Amino acid sequence: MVAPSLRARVRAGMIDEIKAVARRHLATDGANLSLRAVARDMGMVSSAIYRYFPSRDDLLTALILEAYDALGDAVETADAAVDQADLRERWHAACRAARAWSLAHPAEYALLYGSPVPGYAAPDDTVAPAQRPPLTLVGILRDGFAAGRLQPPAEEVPEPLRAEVAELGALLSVDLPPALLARGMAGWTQLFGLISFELFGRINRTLPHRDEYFDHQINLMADLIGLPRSAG
Amino acid sequence: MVAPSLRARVRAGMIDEIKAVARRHLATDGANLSLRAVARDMGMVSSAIYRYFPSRDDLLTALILEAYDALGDAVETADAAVDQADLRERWHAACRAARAWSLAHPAEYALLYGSPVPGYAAPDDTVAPAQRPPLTLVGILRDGFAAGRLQPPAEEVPEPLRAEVAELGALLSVDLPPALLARGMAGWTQLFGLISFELFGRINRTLPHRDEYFDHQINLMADLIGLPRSAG
DNA sequence: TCCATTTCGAGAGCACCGCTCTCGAAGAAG
DNA sequence: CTTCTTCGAGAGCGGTGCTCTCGAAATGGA
Repeated sequence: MVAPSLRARVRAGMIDEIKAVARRHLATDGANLSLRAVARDMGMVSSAIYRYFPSRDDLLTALILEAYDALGDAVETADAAVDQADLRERWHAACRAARAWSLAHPAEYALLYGSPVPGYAAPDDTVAPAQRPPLTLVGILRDGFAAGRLQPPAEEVPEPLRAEVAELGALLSVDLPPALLARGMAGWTQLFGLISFELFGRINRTLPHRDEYFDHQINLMADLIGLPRSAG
Repeated sequence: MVAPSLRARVRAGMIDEIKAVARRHLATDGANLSLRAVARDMGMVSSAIYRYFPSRDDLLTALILEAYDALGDAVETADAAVDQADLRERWHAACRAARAWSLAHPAEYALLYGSPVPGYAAPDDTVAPAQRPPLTLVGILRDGFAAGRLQPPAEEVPEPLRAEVAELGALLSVDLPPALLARGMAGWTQLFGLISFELFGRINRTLPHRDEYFDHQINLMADLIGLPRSAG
């Protein structure tokens, strides 16, 4: 492990600064990030940016990766901060953390979960960070089921689908009955839908008590999954 | 009611043709619609388009309005086509119609439910068409509750939120217990999330049986709402 | 029928965009 | 001290949304 040269450190600093300025532009101007505007803000000419990012999409990818990790960190630390035996509280904490991060970073959320940019194809190294939030949620189910605190639902998943859901569970390394995993995925889908509706301004214009609405809907999904209600 | 002049008819035809070409471009090139490309396809110069649409956003708004109406038509006719007494079947038909339309028109779906275009603010005349799909869904609940075939859920919505949800119900002219309406909104949120995940390519890469997955998840929400299972 | 008015397409032009290429200055390495 | 690498500046290409002007054509009243 040799110490990075001065040039390498300066270069890393430049990359960080470009990303920081780009993130600021993203927050104010929305999703259509302008490389030239970022360069102007840094006192550079636009072509100089290409010394650090081969294209605008690569800069976007870097921002997406960082956003996924920031969201994943927020959700995971929120889940880890509460009593691990209290499944309902863990579910609440994880969902609330996801919503809080999204409300605090709406442009980055849109980058992650909005409509895909036309020409842009997410590279493969984004899938692992992207799975962290849903993995946290199903991890709560895994822990609960392993501890016997979470009962599998009454219904069974019919066969063409059952094997696939089971395979998905194996892929995610969560040992869950397919019907339970399917309900967990319903919870994740619901969480995404709730945040998207709130951020993209659909229904909630008429619902000023957004926190209470979110909590109520999250509780409904926790009921559907069968998470035991918190004691107290 | 005077017959429209020749010039007016030609103008209306031009507007329709521009929208048709724009819709085609939307389907192939994605969300970033180029006015110049549309003009080129019509053998016109770009500035001529401005005789018919004052800006690119206005053309987008026209496309959005038509898309909302097309989706609303699809959902409403699917709901109306089945036995009105079979609530579960109506729920299924409406949700499947929404998904089918979305899969057939992914770019237009992204226009409606994707991340909002940065500078674009949806005008007020889009809210009524936008409410048609969720109104169809809660209409199923309204009919079921009025007919006594749908029981209100056991839980009660706590007070700061209860009044707001009730007010929302009054605004939508659906007479439902707040807790039941909240569950209906959960179903609508879930439907949006399911379609978005499938279209924007998130989880379902590992789930080839998408139809079965969708049906299973929709059924889960129908269970949560309390829709009676179809006889047979 | 003639003429004033309106409509509309073409063209040039402005500022902006992503991206490529070349060139010269400056630092790193030998 | 010299060679090589790195990097910013600048010009330029084709694209975008949008504005303005001009001339042709259609409309409609006298």
